[in-house]
Amino acid sequence: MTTSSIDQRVSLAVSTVIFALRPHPDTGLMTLWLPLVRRIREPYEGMWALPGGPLEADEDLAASAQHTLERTTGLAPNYLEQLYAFGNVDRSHSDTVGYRSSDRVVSIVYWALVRQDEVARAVDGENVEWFVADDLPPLAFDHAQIVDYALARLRAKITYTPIAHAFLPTEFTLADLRAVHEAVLRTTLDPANFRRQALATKTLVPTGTCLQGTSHRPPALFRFEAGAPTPAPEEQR
Amino acid sequence: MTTSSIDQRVSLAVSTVIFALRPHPDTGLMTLWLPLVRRIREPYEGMWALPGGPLEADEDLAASAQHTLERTTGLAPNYLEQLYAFGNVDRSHSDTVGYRSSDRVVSIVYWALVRQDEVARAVDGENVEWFVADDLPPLAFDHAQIVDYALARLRAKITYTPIAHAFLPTEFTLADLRAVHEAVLRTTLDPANFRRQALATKTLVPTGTCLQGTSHRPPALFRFEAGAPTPAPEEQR
DNA sequence: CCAAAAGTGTTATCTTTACACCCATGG
DNA sequence: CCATGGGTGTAAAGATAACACTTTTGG
Repeated sequence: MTTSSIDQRVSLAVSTVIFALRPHPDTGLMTLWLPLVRRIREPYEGMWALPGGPLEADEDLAASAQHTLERTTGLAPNYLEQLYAFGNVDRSHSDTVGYRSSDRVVSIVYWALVRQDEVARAVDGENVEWFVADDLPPLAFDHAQIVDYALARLRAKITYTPIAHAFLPTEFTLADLRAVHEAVLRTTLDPANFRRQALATKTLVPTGTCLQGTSHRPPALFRFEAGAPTPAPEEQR
Repeated sequence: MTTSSIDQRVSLAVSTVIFALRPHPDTGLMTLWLPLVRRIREPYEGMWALPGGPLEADEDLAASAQHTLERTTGLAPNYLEQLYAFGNVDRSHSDTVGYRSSDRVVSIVYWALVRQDEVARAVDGENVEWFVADDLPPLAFDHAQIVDYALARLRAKITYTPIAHAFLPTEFTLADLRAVHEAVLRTTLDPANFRRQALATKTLVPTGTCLQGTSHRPPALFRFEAGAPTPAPEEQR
């Protein structure tokens, strides 16, 4: 009952919403960025789209997302989670007219977190460009809604799951961690209360060392403690 | 970049975990049940599996889940949400040996809530049978893990989202609603506190009428108030 | 008038939030 | 010795949990 027929006009792709933090060009404040790829064929030729590709026959879904990430940024993700499977019949030709309805595509979309400083500069430039996540150009297909959804999920999840460290090096201060939360959520957070909440999660281990050269009291450095491994597919609460 | 090649050995299926409440055969307590379908071909012939089928070319994903539901129970779901896309290369031949690796199948799994009293008796019997969700026979493929995941999601979600009403008729008492929560979560809940919490969500509207003939004080009847419509694909928080 | 559940009230406890204040360093 | 964030303390406000108590029906 679960096996499927062979020749259907439905093809399967895996796309990935890749987030990184970098200063906003105008304000200088830390903001979310993501890489897009310029389409080189119809439909939506010339427009920007999420990186991705067809699912290979011998490839796991998450592996496909990882390969896309490697191709686009030159790195492995610090965090990777399935977002949603988008597969409505009409999603290829949403509001643009004039295109013949192409083959139907079901996209399984992942979202990932990487460190901007790790991104290989070399990969950039070709057909890949990074954009401020909240200020994107018009996107191909339904990718704008997908990004919105990924943003919502990231912002929700960072409030109840320790994923912020995925934007940071292995050792970091509580101010660093707080800066990530503030950038993602676009708020300011009380340093005192944030500290207590963060420590209460029991996911931070003090390294014992302090960061030096700060023109003020040296802040303690922490490391992220793995805790229990991921349970079911992904913890989505 | 998102479009896919044509002839890959990957086929797409949609399965659905359908939940309903019914008294437990031993204890008589309300419990979660779900329908399974007996497989009539290899692999896993004769074993029980989640209802589902191949995705039709002109069918939306959620529509496919609805059609499965209609076929299996004779009704439309009161609640339907995408659970996860399972697509690991090895998931067909998990731990059973002796089967040639069949075509690879990616399953997009939905979960649904229905009212047991609405289920058409007729549909039952054929190859469909209902089981206590926490006490299932061995299942085909990776369906046991999928059900576990669906159960976890339902139990998590009922605590912070008003979905319990999907098990109830349009008019119900707070005791009814509490009984649903207790059955799903397998606990007892304080009636006084439950009442306040439920009313605090602002999703319940009193009908003005009371249920009569109870051998005690007649409880007020409520109706579920839709509230804001579903935002992004599905609210997964 | 008794049992049983509906519904309201009250208090203790825990969590969240705001903000005062001391600490340690570089300049 | 001063500016700057690091780090601790604390009290008000809000949410949660436990449970006493009053209400309204059927038998």
